[in-house]
Formats: sequence, C-alpha cells, structure tokens
Amino acid sequence: MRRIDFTNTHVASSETARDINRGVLLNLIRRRQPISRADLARVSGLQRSTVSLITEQLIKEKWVVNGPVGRLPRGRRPTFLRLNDRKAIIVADLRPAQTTVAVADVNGRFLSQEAMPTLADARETAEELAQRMRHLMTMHPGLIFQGVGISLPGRFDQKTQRVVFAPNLKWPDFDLRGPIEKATGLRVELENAANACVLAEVWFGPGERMSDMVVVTVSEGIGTGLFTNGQLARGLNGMAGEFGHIPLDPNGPNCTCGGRGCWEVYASNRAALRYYHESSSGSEGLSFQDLLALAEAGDEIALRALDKMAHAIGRGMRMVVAGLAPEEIVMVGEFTRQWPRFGPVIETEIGKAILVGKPPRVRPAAAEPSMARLRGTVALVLQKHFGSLLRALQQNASLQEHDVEVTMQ
Amino acid sequence: MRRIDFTNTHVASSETARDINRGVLLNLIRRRQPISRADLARVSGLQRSTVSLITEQLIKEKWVVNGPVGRLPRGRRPTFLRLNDRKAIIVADLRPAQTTVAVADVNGRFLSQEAMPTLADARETAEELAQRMRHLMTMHPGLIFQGVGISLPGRFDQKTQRVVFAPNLKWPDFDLRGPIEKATGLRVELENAANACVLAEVWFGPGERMSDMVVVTVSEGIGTGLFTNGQLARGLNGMAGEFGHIPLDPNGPNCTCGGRGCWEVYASNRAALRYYHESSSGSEGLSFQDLLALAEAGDEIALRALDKMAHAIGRGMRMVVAGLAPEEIVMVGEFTRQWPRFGPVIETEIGKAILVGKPPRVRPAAAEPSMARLRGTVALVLQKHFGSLLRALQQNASLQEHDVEVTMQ
DNA sequence: TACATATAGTTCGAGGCGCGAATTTAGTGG
DNA sequence: CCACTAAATTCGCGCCTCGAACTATATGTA
Repeated sequence: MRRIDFTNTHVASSETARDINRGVLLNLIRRRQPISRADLARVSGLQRSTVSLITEQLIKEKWVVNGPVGRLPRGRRPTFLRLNDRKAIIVADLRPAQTTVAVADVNGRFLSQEAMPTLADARETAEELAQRMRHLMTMHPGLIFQGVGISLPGRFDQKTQRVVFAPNLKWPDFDLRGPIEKATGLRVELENAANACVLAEVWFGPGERMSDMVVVTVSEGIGTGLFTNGQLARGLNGMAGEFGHIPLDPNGPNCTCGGRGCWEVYASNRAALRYYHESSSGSEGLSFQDLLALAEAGDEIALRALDKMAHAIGRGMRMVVAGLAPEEIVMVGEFTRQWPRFGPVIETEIGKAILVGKPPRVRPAAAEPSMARLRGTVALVLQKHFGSLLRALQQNASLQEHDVEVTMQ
Repeated sequence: MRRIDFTNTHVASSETARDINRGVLLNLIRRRQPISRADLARVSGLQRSTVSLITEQLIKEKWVVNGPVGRLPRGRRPTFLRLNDRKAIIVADLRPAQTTVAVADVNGRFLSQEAMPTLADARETAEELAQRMRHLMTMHPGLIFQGVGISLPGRFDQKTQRVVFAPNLKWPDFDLRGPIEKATGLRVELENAANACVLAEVWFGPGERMSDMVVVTVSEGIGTGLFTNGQLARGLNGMAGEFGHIPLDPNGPNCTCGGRGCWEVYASNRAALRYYHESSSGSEGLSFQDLLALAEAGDEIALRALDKMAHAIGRGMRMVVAGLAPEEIVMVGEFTRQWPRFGPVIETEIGKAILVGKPPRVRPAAAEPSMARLRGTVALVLQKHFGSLLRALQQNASLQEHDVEVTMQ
C-alpha cells in the first residue's frame, strides 16, 4: 500500500452553487430588509424562481420571516422578507476590569445586557461568564440561540483555538472556549477586540462593502484590525495588527512591551495624560475622560496634551497607510467624541505618507467602543452561518455598477 | 420608484462547481505532475468519474496532455497527466536601465530570453517592447500563447489598469497595457516587482501554499509584497507594501520620498555603499556587487558596512512582523548571496518584535531576483486561467480569452 | 492456459441545482 | 367585468457531481 499525503482541497459538489447563493441572498436580505423576492432577484441577478426556492429554505431554517406586504401602483403586492429577530447570539466583551455579557439578535440589536467584574483567575472568570450566559438564555425562552461570541484584549489563535496572549488580563495561555462551549451547549467564537471592531464596521457599519480597511483602536494602548481583500488578516497565531508596538522613535521612552518609543507610548490615552501631567503638576488621579472635559472647557494645557496625542496618532497611522494602503480607516476610542479636534490633525499627518493617489477616508466608528466590540462578536458568529459574502464576493474589485429599479419601501 | 445603484453580487450558476473543480484539478496537476487520474481523485476527493470528465475538458483546452504510462505491481497501468508545455506566456521585467523579455512555458521554464535598454520615454519603450514580443512569438511557432505578464518597479492600479506610480522609471501615469495588448493580440497583466516575487514564491517556490507570507526585496530601495489569507494585498491604487518608506528614525537622513529616516535609507544596497564610503575615502564608483566581493575577501570596512545593512534590514522587518505576523518571510536581493552573513543578524532583530509564539521563518528566495520577477509574471497570467474561485468571479469583468496560436507567418 | 485479483479509467442513471418560459396569484383602472 | 401589471410559483431542460456497474489491463496461481 502506498500512502499519499491527502491535502483535501476544497472541491465543489452539486450543492455548492446553492450554498453560495444562499449566502448571497441571506446577506442581501440582511442589508436591505425589508425586501421582496422580486427585488432580491433583480439585485442578485438570480432568477425569480431560484430566489423563491432559496428563500423558502431560509424561512424553513428560521433565518428569515415573511414580513409585511408592500404597496405598488399596479400588480400583485410584494411580500417583504426580513431576518428573523428571534435568532439570537450571546456575546461578551472582556475588559481588564469589567466584562459585559449581552444577548443580541441577528441585526445586532441588544435585548439584554449586564456587567460583571473580570477576575484575576481565568478559570473563575470563565465559570462566572458561563453561568451568566446560561442565565441569560433562560431569561429569553423564545429565542433561538445560534452561538456565543467573545471579544477580548488579547490574541486568540484560530488554529489552536486558544487564547495565546492577553497581557492586559494577565492571563496565561488558556482555553476559554472549551468550558463555555460545554456550559452553554453553543458554539463559541473568540476574537481580538480590534478585529471585532473591524467586523462590526463591515457588518453593521455604514457604507458599502470595502475590500481594504483598517480599524485603529485607541484606549490604554493602541490596537489595529486589518481588513484586506475582504477578509480579516489575522496572521500567525492571530498576532497580526501589533502596529501599536512599532517604534516611532528608537530612542523614545520605554514601553510595556520591552521596546522603546512604540507608537502607543506616544498616542494612547495614557500618553495624553502623561503629556498633561508633564505641564501641570499635582493633578494625579485624572482620567482620560476628565482630560477631554478639561479641553472642552478650554483648559490650555489639556488642549496642548490632546493636540500632541492627535499628532502622534496621525504619525503612527502613516505607517499603516504606507504599509497597507487601505481605502478607509475607522477610528475607535473615547477621543473620537471630540473628533473635530483630532480629525484634521490626523488627516494632515496621514497626507504626508501619500506618495500618489487619494488618501484613505478617515472617520470615527459609528458606535461607542464597547458597543462596537459587542456588535463585532455578533458578526463573528453570524459569519459562520451566513457564509460566503465576505469570502467570495469582496475579493474582486472589478465590480460593475448597474442602475436598477427597485420598489419603494 | 426609487433607483439604487446595484453592485452586481457574484452568484453561482450550474457551471460554477465545474469551474471550481477545474481549477482545483489544474492546480493539482501542476503541482504533482506527472499524476494519474486515479491519484487526482484520491488527492482531491472528487469521484474518478468527475476527474475523468474534467481532465478530458482540460485536454481539449490544451492545458493538459496525456503523458507516459506508469507501472504498478497489479492492475491496469495509469496514464500520467502533465501540463502541456506548448502553452506559453510572454513575460517582461522592466528595470530602470534594462528590460528583459522572455518566453516561458506553464511550468515557469524559460525558452528564450533577451534584453533591451529601458528608454526614458514610456511610449517608445512600450513600442520597442511590443516589437520584441511579436518577434518572440514568431520565433516560437509551435507554442500557444496565453498572455503577457510584465513586472515593473512601480505601482499598477488594478482598477484603472494604469501604471500610477513609477518614480524609478521617471514615467508619468501611463497606459502601458493598451499598446502592448494591441500589438500582441494577447491579454496583458502588470504587477509591481515585489508582488511578482510573491507570486513566484507561491506558484513556483518550495513548500505548500502559505496563507500569510511577505516578500522583502532589497536593491536600490526596499519593497515588500504582502500575501495575506492566500491573496496578494494590493491596497488602494495598488499602493500597499510601501514599508520601505516608513521612518525608522524621524530625525534620520533625508529620503528620496521627501520623508526622513525611512527604512530604505538605512537598509538598501545604496545605504551599504554609503556606510562603506563613510569609512573609506576615495572609493567612488563602487557597485554593491563589488562591496559583496570585498567582504568576501575579508575587507573589514566592507564587513562592517554589510553588518550595518543587515541590522537595518532586520530592524525594519520588525515592523512587518509586528504589523502582519506572517508565517514566512522571503528575502530577495543580491545580498542573499551572502545569506550566512545576513540571516542570523536579521533573525535576531526580528526576534525582538515577537511578543509571543514562534517567529516567522526567514529565508532567501529560491531564484535570483530577475528570475523571480519573471516567474512571478508567469504566475500572474496563469492565475487568470488556473484560478479556481477567482476565475468564476472575474468572468464578469468582460475579459475575453486570448488563445492565439502562432503559425508560420 | 484459465481464472482470481487488483487497479485505472469510462459509462450511465439518479439527484441537486439554476435557468427561463409558462402559469398562477393578486392587485389597479376603465 | 375585463384589460393590464407585477409578484410569486411551477415545471421541464440542461449542467453538474456522485456512485455503482462496467471495461481495460496488468500480475499471480492452479
């Protein structure tokens, strides 16, 4: 007997076409609901007959429900389709001090939300988390739970399915997934917080699908989530996106990572507070929110500190722009509340990295940071069920645009 | 009635499965030739009957030919399949001073190769290039030419299909594709040189297909080609990968890009020569190759210059590693001829950027730089014909297949 | 030589799927 | 009541993969 290494390539079966089209329609319904079958056919390019068959299947699977009946000047009235908001996901956002647990529907709307302290021990936290999740499930007996999504300030390795790096939580390499999967009976997905923000933007954010985007999160540190060719770039061990620890100045101040002069040393919330303290003695215990408030009130020192922070954010983003040339950069963090103060400074800095062509759009995220992370984990779970949109459809930039008439809603 | 702009989603038809499987088999044949139909079935997971049908089609399309008959201890002898080496591609590698034109077969073997000067005028160069290509086609009357691939030290925008940035050639925004397509009657693909090296590695390099890889090219400047999730990350306007122009030190020497202290100011061949001249007066007109030779001969100053260069290469690669966390980094450039001198230094520097987990493999490219670029453009053209899923998506982009059979003229 | 056995490759009917024409359903206006 | 319009469904066709049956071709053994 001869042995051959069996690299099971992804081949297509007779059901593959259905799989792909199911994903296309499910995503179209999500984005454009309520929408009639006829419009789905027009927008997707599929035949009306095919659309009917697939939507029937989706309704049977409980992902979609028949909604209200529309009104047209002539002809039979369309039945609008909507996502079934009884399909739900349990989500959690782990933060160093506090963890949020919530129930969300397929549209990213939150039905229930509660907070618990994040414990020093990973095991205990996992147990408490599982306990809360089970409780939330019993509190919503009418819902169909599809899975659990968790975002965390660390790195989750998709290959080994373990948390491999979470210095802010001070947790060791840890299997967070197993225990929660066991307790809830649901499939658990984990993701880095910045990556979760990427998914939140891509799934629930404004605008059409982008193929290259970067999310930059600014809080105690700086994180980046990279979206290239319509997919999250996770890298080896899920470690991609550590732009925050690239040095801007090799002789700069020490960083927690062991290096010197890292971007986040200059541009994080912590850095802004440091700038403030340097010029204003005897002001301990100030939070970044306080600093924002001081600036809003016209405090000169606070204004200078934030301006310095803004320049540093922009300076680091030049790296991201030069390296990846994203179409769009979305910023997440408390500082975005004073976007008019930061935006122009950042855009000017970024402009210096543009050798040719248009600079990327830079804008603050649609939602507050914690909301973005939670929404992102909803998307993380949905990705598995909705399938192919992001995998297949966003790869190709050469999309033709057509003008098509669509009924009013 | 409301008008919406509708971006045509890519749906699957009944032929999609065939398209996908055709691509899978074609790639398996390429990688494992000679291979029997039975083995293809085993390796792919497809039924023997399906494999037979698809290979029949591939033979009809002239991509594949029946090869020799194998020998087994028992049973009917297998007929091995091979790629048809009469399928050929015309490739060119534009360099600031000299352009190489060549004919390659589907396996990346070169059948013919010649050089011409790169002219200051883009138009004239394009004309001369087209002329040479036509000539090469008539010189190989038995071949079936599938397309033209060109690599260049600049940026090609896949959306507008124009060269948007080529400072080293001193060319303006220019349509290089149109004229050559017209002259040869073949479809022309263009790609940045570093990206071409990525494709060369992925298609013709050793080992299995990696999902996250980076190629770093070091010559007069530094270029990086980014491969994430199994695809080239090209970015907006094809500008991704300008890590060479990210500053290592904001107070460093001026760079040609207008910035200061860019990576390539410290780590390019030019930088090494500068280091040498700084310590050794009166040594003008030295080339980088000379410097390598001096080091080989034990010249202390040359050794120190190269060591400085090696450290600088590694220091910049920390950015790439932190930002993208590739599984593997492939280095292209003349300096790789003395890999034992550079490799360990680079690996040590990269180690400093690793917060957790294994560092990426770092290795020199399998081929010489010019060979790598040429091979990469072969892959660039083949991608369009071999691509499994991509192929289905790109069909809408109104590209016609160019099977040009050149007979006696 | 005859026959069992093993392996490669082909043929053919069944079932899944999208397509597109025909049909049914359900409304408006004269 | 009838013409008209548009949504949604039904149905036959062709493409595709699957898997069983079959053919082709080798080796080993009685």
